[in-house]
Amino acid sequence: MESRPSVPDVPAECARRLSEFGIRPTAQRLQIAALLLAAPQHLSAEQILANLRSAGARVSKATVYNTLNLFAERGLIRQLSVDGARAWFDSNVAPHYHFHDLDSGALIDVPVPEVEFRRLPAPPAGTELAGIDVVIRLRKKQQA
Amino acid sequence: MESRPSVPDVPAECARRLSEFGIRPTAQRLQIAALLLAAPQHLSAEQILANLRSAGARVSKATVYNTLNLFAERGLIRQLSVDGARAWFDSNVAPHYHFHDLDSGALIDVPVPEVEFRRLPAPPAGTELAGIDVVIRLRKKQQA
DNA sequence: TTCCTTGCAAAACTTTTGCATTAAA
DNA sequence: TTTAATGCAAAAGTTTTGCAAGGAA
Repeated sequence: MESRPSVPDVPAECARRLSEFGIRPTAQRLQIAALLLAAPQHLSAEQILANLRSAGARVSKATVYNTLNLFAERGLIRQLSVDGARAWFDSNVAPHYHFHDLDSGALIDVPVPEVEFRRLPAPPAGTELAGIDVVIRLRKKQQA
Repeated sequence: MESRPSVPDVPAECARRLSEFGIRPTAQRLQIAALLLAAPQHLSAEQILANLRSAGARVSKATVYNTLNLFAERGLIRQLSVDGARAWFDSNVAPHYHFHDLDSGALIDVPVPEVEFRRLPAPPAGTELAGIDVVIRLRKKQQA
């Protein structure tokens, strides 16, 4: 019996995802991909850098930014603009929306079926729809 | 007959708006308010600074930022996070949404009645709704 | 006076860039 | 060997802050 038969081969799976998006699989890119794609999550560039370094990886800040921008351009991850202070990178590229907790700063995914539009404006002439971002801002509930 | 009888007294109107929001009406605040509230529009801090200075006003960068933050805190204007590069300040505080043209960077207001929700998720336990931001991203239409 | 606001410069923070070095195809 | 990616430091852009000076109440 093999050990840990149910654990997928993370590096191989990441290499496959990268090549699928036409991205050359270098050591740093594989590490960043492995971290981000481990679960649906929202991470900042600095969080990724800190996480990789504390795990012993040798990565520079410039490479983290370059890599995240590359991943986002190619559609492997999605860049979010929710709080103006910094960019968040979302490993979930399936269409979905977000809760944003104004007190904690936390981002929570909202699956597409939870939001239905009855009516949407037509794009202005000469333009077409590129996407819809919905951010539902939350605050601590105050007792009545 | 008075001259220009239909033009409102902009400084007095701005002073009234400021005191309405509990903001002491200093010269710089009145100038910033007059610029922003002249029409429903989206301006960045640097645009406001450049505009005021080219009009001959004596204002510092710090004061522009302090004032915009103060106005937004008090609800006189609304701060938008749409592109991560910088904050936009919206002089229209009535509920509404936005088109964001990815090619030009332009922001266009979308009136509330143009977007209707058939379904929205309930806020997580312990939280309540603070607002909903909808950004409809647009790109140049490509011919079929 | 007392408190608040302003201006200036410097600092803080996030992100990008130039360039020499290293790694991948 | 040829091209692309990395690391480092510096630079760039936005926003905040410390503090002295100025203005309003």
